[in-house]
Amino acid sequence: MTETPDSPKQDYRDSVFLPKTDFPMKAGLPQKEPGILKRWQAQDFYAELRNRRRGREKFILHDGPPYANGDMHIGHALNHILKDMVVRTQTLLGKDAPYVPGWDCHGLPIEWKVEEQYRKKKRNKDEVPAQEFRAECRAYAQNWVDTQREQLKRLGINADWDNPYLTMDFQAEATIVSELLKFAESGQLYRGAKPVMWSPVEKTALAEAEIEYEDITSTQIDVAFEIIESPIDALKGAYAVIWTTTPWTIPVNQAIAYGPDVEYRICRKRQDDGRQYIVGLELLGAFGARLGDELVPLKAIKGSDLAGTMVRHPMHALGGFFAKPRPMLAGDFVTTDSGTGLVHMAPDHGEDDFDLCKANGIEPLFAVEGDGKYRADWLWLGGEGSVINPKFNAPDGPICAALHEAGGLLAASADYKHSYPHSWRSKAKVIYRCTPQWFVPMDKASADGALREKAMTAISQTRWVPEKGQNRITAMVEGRPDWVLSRQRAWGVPITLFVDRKSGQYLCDAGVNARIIAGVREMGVDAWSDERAQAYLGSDYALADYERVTDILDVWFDSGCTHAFVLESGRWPDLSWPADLYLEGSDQHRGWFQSSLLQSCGTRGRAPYNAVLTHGFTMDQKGMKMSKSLGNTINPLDLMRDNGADILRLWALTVDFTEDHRIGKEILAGVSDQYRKLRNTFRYLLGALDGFSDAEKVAVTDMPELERYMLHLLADMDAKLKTAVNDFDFNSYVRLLTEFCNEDLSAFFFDIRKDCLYCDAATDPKRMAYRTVLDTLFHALVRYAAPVLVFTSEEVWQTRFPDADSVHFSEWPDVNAGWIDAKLSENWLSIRGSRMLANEVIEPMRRNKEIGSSLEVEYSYNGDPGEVDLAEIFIVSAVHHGRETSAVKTTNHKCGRCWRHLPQVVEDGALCGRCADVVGGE
RNA sequence: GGGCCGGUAGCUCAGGUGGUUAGAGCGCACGCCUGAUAAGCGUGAGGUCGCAAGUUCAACUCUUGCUCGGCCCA
Repeated sequence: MTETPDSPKQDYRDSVFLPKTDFPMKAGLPQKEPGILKRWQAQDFYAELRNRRRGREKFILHDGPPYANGDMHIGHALNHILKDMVVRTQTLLGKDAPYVPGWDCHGLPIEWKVEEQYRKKKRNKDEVPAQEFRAECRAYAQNWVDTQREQLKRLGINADWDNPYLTMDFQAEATIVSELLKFAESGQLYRGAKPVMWSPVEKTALAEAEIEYEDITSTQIDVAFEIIESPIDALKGAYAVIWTTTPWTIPVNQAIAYGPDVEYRICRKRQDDGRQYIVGLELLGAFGARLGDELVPLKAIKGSDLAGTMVRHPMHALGGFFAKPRPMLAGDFVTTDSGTGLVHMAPDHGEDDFDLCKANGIEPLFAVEGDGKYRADWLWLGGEGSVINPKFNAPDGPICAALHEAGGLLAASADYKHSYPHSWRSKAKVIYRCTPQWFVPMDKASADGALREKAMTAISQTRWVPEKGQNRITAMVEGRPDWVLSRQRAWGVPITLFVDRKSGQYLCDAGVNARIIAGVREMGVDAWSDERAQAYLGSDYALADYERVTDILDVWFDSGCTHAFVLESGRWPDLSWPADLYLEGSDQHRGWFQSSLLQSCGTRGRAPYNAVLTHGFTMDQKGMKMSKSLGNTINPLDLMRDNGADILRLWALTVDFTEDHRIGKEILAGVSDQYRKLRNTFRYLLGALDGFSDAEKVAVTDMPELERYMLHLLADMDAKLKTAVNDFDFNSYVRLLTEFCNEDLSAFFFDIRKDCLYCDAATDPKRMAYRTVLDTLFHALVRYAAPVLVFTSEEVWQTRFPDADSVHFSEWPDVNAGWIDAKLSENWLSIRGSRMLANEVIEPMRRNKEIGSSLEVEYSYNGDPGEVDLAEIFIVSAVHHGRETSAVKTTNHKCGRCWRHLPQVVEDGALCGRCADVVGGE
């Protein structure tokens, strides 16, 4: 703007009411958030909120316990942000929504870490008393609980942090024991067997994660089993040939599996030895190569025709177990990739073997002991050597030698290279070995139905969000095997059963059980010891008659019981059973959702939750899984340090968390932009509302149409936000908010009313109406935003009301559904359409430098003049109706104060009537 | 290998029961404003709706196959 020296233009800036606020544009969240957090903690915010919501309708979100091992990662952050959003939105709706956080503290990974510490100190775990070892596990878990708790607090999660639940609390351990005994008392426990990964060196079962695969060279052998009975006459006297790389399993062979769809051939060697063999057609060549001969096919046999065929073990001459005929059984797992197309079955040492045999009534033998040696009394090879010993399995070893002598060994060579499981720790080979385990039966009939049926019913009665979660858990529960409860470990809740040495039945005595539970309540899992066993049995039973079970419980049983010791126990009086909601990642369909469901259905006949909300997993920017080895992990702790927790929260609530979603630099940059826009909306509101008080408020009926239209939009959004809250659709929630701020407020309402706010008299009814609506918007928006931007909303609130309570005590804003006005809305929709058109028409003028501000334009269009002043709405000098749509530069002079070009302004820089009044009136 | 799920503009997301030129916000480009100013306003350019067949008068929307990615299993 050029000013001529002879007529210096007056600067009216000081007479204009500019927004005024201390609220900074730049957030500085990393610096600011910890201070806000401290204030909440100082006033014991969580407890105070409970006070204020006492007696209100409850909403119980039950926290699924993260494992107390390691720092918070992005998955924890997402999960807890969503939980916090649920709790805060429900609280905003006026409900009492307590949130008790918890941790899962028992289990293998913690045992490992403690063992690792031992190794560093050169201590041998086996020499440490169990009690001391568990104490260290306990301390280790507690340390991570404390660490994670601080990290989650930093995220702004509002929870009962001083009173979390831990699965290792004595109370919790006692409840878990008590819940287990409920299964025992109702006959829902049995001792069965199952092949597990077993390390003969460490004499222990191993979990999948303790296994690593190494390439090794094994002995491969072909063994002939003579067919003694078959519906196919040609087969009688022929030999079924099996191939294996574990010769040591031959002594416990109990069957042979065939593929029902596999093509077989009866054949003989080119150099006829008088024998006929049956093998898979596709494997004739490979088999022949091992025999060092060519095979001549004689007759085709279809796999399924082998049903009913019986063979005998090469060592049948030993009598007893070895003399028993072995059936040939159909197995879907049989392939023609390798071997002979016939698979030898040792139910003790393979999963397929075990399952197929079990289905055919063949039980495991338990012939191999924990050290990997055959039982001393085993007829063949008893006590001879560990089954993982290469010499034991060698072509010239005892097994092959015996088989050879018996005429059963067709080929043997120590040259088969393959990948084989080893113990991660000892690097020794592991085996599958059947061991006794405790199970919960899924299909055992009981008064109120089998567990599986009850669980299926409970699933159908639960609300699954998103709905596809129901499919997933239904399929899993439908197909799952019995629940294996036992683990051969140290750090966990014991399976507190006494088994009668004579009958094999577990003791079921209410008095004994009560004493056990009391013992655990008093001293935790250490209470289950030999020393105290007789005390539990009391005077009615003699310890000598009973075996004290020393297995511990699957940690999934622990977590499956959290509903009992958290919701039901009364230790957290604000909580109640069942929960309204469980909220975890979709992997928990197999985990916690299911363990809780089964536990609760088995003891209470229904699910411990009414609804289940699941989220997907967080991928990197490209949609790939995050992993340390790829180096694409995003650390939430770094993000909070660099960008602030509110940015992380906003990210979690803008992505579609029900599916897998992404995080990365570009995405976070977008989130930051979105944050800035929201922040500036608040900044504008704060500035524009400077000095506003109730005295300025105007009744809605007295407001201009535009103000009433804005209230309509607010009420409309309010209803949509409520729906989003009830659907846990936080993505829509945030989108509604940001689009409202961008489109309806910043680009429309605020822009149009800028003139009014800056230049109208403070007492002008229009300006008062505008500020009344801004006040309403402020109170609504700060509450809507509060569950999302927990820190920023507080900062906004404190800026306007420095002496007020936290914004987070607030309830859902008082938005009147009566503000909805369909007719008004329709009219303004059309006005906004015209406004967009006007902008399009004006734009070329601006581009041609014909004009700068749209205020220099006189706009004409062929619409009917309504009651609304369109010049104001379009932010132009004037709007003329009833002509062609066009825009011209105005000849009016520019008011020196409000910058509008109006006929009444005598020269550029002079005042318009309104401004003259305002300035004169001061 | 099996079960379940997903792939729409650079980014984040909308797109009942198949039906005119596929939408929004952000970002980007360009222009304006300089009294929300590391802010505000406007205009515009961006998509063969993962790929390929099929059903249909008509498919982003239905079917099949493939591919990429994910969770859970084996």
